[in-house]
Amino acid sequence: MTHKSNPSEIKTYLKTISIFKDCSDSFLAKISANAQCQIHKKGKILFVHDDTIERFYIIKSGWVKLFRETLDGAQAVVDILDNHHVLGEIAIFENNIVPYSAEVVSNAEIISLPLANLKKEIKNDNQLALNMLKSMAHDRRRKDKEIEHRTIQNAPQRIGCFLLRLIDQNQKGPVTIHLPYDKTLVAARLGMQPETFSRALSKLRDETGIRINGATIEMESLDQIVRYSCAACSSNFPCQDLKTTS
Amino acid sequence: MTHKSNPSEIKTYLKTISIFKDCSDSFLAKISANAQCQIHKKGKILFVHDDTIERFYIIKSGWVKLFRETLDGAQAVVDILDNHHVLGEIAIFENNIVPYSAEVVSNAEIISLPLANLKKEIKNDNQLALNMLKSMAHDRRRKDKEIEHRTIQNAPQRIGCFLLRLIDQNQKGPVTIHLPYDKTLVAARLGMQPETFSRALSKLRDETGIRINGATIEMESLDQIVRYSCAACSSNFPCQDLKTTS
DNA sequence: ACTACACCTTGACCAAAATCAATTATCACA
DNA sequence: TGTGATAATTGATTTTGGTCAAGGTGTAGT
Repeated sequence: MTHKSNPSEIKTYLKTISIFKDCSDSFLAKISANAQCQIHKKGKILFVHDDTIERFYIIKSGWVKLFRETLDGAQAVVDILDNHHVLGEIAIFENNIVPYSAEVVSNAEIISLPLANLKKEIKNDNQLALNMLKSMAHDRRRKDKEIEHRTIQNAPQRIGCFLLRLIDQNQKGPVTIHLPYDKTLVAARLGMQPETFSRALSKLRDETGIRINGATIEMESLDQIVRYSCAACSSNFPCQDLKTTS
Repeated sequence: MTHKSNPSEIKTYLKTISIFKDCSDSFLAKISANAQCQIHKKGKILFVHDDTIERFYIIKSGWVKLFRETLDGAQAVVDILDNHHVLGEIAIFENNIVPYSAEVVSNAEIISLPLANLKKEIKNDNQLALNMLKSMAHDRRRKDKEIEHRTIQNAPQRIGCFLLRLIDQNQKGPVTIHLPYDKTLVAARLGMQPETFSRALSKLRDETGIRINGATIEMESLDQIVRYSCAACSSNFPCQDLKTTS
């Protein structure tokens, strides 16, 4: 499964990752030398919460689910990430213990890097620390928003809001949206049961006039969904700040 | 309302704040020179979300509620903070715009400092950046946990979990807990209606045998609550990691 | 093309929490 | 010490979402 990885190729890619933006070349060289790039199949568990890990990961393609589970199997999805997202890096603050499990949910290409380097360099490279801080701040903000949505939006509204965040919110006229992953997973991501998701999506359709065809959703304009979902939100539309593009 | 503030006294206090731990003396001197300490009464709004602010705040005593509101008045509590917590500092990443509103919910003593200094110094003082990063990481973890709890715990379980996080979880034998603020506010903090809180607390009492007397809650030991609440949580008890002491 | 399996939907029912409404309790302050 | 105002509780009811069960759909892999 391990891919023959060209270090300089990886180094070029790493430069596109927000937490490595404008980082010192010496750091990038060091860290990319130890990089691995692997292709993982759907279902692959990268690590389990409370594991001690030695490497953190960057998603080059595909989707990864972050979650935690109770003893009796109840699962809470913490986040679902795609390209350019970093995971497990947080472990540097907790003796290399990760606070969530990570599972590949669609075939994915994933780079892994040693945590130790990051841990060491963050002390020397202020730019790295600042980038991480900014990314973390952005992410914390997203979590706040998530909590707000769980508090004041109902199931169909949460779905509408989710859809709006998948696209460029400034486009006028007809829009087509493709769900990025399984409906079951979208449901979990939004903190509801698959059955509830199915029914709530139908309700959203009835209320807003969108057309649903499998994972494809079409509408004449965003207006209807905006009116329906964004009424139960403290932000003004467009709210692109909530994109996962940290 | 402005308090005559002794700069060196404030400087001493600032050293006890986690994000300023081990920070350069030059930074501490600079920032405490511009510090103000004010006493605010319950109900005082420090700032409103999407405001542009010039200062950030540190709570010396009392409680502050962070929240957001929709146009039609629905409110979501983002967090409730006490001593040693910092708020508004996040605005340095967003052109001084704060993402939440802040309201004093019990008479409080609050220090304010110019955001500009923080913004400038964070680039020079790596220790400051690292401290903030660590604090932010911890906080993001707390938010994840919050989302998890909203997903898999019901109302009485959330209350039990909330109670456990108020105290030293390692103590054996009888325990007395005082709710730190109004039940209405606890309810909002846990994302439920006051009526639901009232009923859920009664249910928790019936299920675990705790005794409730106004804001005072007594029990023979923590065991019962742990069994009742922590079953619906992915962490093992004790879970002190979730304390707000960032 | 067939099969196995996972995904999705639908219906019936149930449980949890929100809402609406009416008291009662508590507390700051005159 | 009374008196409003706010907080808290309780009851009745509705709404929302979860659970259980069955059936349909789609698709990867042989």
